[in-house]
Amino acid sequence: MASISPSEDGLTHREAHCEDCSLSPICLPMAVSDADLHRLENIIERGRPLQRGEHVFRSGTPFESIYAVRSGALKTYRLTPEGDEQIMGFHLPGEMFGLGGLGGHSGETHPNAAVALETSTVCEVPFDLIEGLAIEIPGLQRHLFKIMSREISADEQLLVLLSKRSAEERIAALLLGLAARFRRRNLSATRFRLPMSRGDIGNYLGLVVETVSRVFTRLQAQGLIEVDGKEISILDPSALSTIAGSEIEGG
Amino acid sequence: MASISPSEDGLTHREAHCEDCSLSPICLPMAVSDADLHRLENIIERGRPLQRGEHVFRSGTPFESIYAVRSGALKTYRLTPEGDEQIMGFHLPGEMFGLGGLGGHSGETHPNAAVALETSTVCEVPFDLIEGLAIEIPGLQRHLFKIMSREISADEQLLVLLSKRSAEERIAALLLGLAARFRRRNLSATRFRLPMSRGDIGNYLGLVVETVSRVFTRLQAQGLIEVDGKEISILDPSALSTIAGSEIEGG
DNA sequence: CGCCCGATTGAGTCCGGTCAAGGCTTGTGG
DNA sequence: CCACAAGCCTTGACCGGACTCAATCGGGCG
Repeated sequence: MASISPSEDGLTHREAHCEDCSLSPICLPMAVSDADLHRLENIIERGRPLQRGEHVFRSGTPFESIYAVRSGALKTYRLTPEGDEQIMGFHLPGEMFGLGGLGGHSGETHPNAAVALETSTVCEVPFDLIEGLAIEIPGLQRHLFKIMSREISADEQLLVLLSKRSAEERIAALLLGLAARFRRRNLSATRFRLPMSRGDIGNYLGLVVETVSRVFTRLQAQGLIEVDGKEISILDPSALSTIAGSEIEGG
Repeated sequence: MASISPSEDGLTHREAHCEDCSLSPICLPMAVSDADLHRLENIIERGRPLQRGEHVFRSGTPFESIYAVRSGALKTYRLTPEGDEQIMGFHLPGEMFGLGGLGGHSGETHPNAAVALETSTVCEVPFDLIEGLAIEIPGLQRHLFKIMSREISADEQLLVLLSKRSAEERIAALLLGLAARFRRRNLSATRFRLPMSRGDIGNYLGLVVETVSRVFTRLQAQGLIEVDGKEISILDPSALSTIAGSEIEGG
């Protein structure tokens, strides 16, 4: 299933290695020793670039792998019975997604769908293979538990946001959360580009686009941020933090 | 750390065994063979009964174990920066809780607190021990992943509820979710006692008590349910289901 | 019995949703 | 190169569901 040699079939690229990847320190490899890294690498499949709007997986399809973002940005969402989407999270380089697919009672299928917000590449990790590795590599099992635990925490952080916070607080928290995640990649935490639309932000935060737009305008008028389309500058992080009440971890 | 022989020190009881527990089929033991069951049992600590209001663990304390409800009911919650609580879930017999504690970046601590809603007993499973067992017992590792995955799914189901649903829809979904969980234990799914207060329900669903109370009254007036304090009868499950849009899995 | 806490009910307010109009950007094809 | 279409975003006016504030009720327990 997974050959070690590079393949150029256009679907799976192996010429890229974790050790060459700048995301290594914050991605899966951080959990394994250099000696074990090649074992991890051998099971990872690196896909071709996805165009904006392309799906990695859809809701209801069989759960087989978990994924890491290599470049670009994606969102995961589920469909409500009425057919409209609810975004569960945004996923930036170095972050993993697709971990919710194991929960089913009869046969594992993805409860969520994952779609690219912009041109993106992802690494695919077949779950049964990494499960096997987790038994053999000390620390990897723990790391997988951690990743899932963190996902739980992130979702619960978002629950607090949706349950108790005003529109302004939600958006302040989102911006600070994104800032923290950019900083983690050694990118600017005060000036960055939002990979998602206003509609996506609203959907994620339980608001309508109009409200998102109005809050952006208001925050800008107060001098806390500067908005230019998807370009965001955070001018007053501490004031924003005061509004947010607490930083949001996930996304 | 964990002695095999029974102890009657008042803090830890070993005289009870999973094989005697009616919850076995829906609890942790469902993941292991009879042959391995005793190995699992040996690491499980069964605590003395908790009184209403007693904590199993508090937010910020070191994460060491995960827990299963043996009897009674509990809630997990986290504190907002302002100091008020946000309930993350209700936990009924046979269900596990305390899995969110692994996510921290520096040292594992519980992000949530867990407290008894009524007199309850819980089984404590030291995490490092079950982690070790998971490496040796096929299926147990997978089962732990599943439990966490299900937790993610449950949280995300709740996110949809909080983000998109009206007060009536939220409460209908909660009632149906509870009904399903009672049914799972072979208890009546149409008549049961709510273990939590109206305030807890509201907190969980992102509503104030008054709204919860009004919705109960309204649903009763419509003939969908019958309310007598904490005693609930579901008179018209399908109508309730229509209102809810979809069943809520978690809690 | 009387206290206390939880639950219910009512009246009034407000935040965010809905509806509607218009502007801006992007991309495509004539 | 320009025209037009299609999204996306912004802004305004209005409305309504849930929150707030407040009073009352009721049940469990000392």
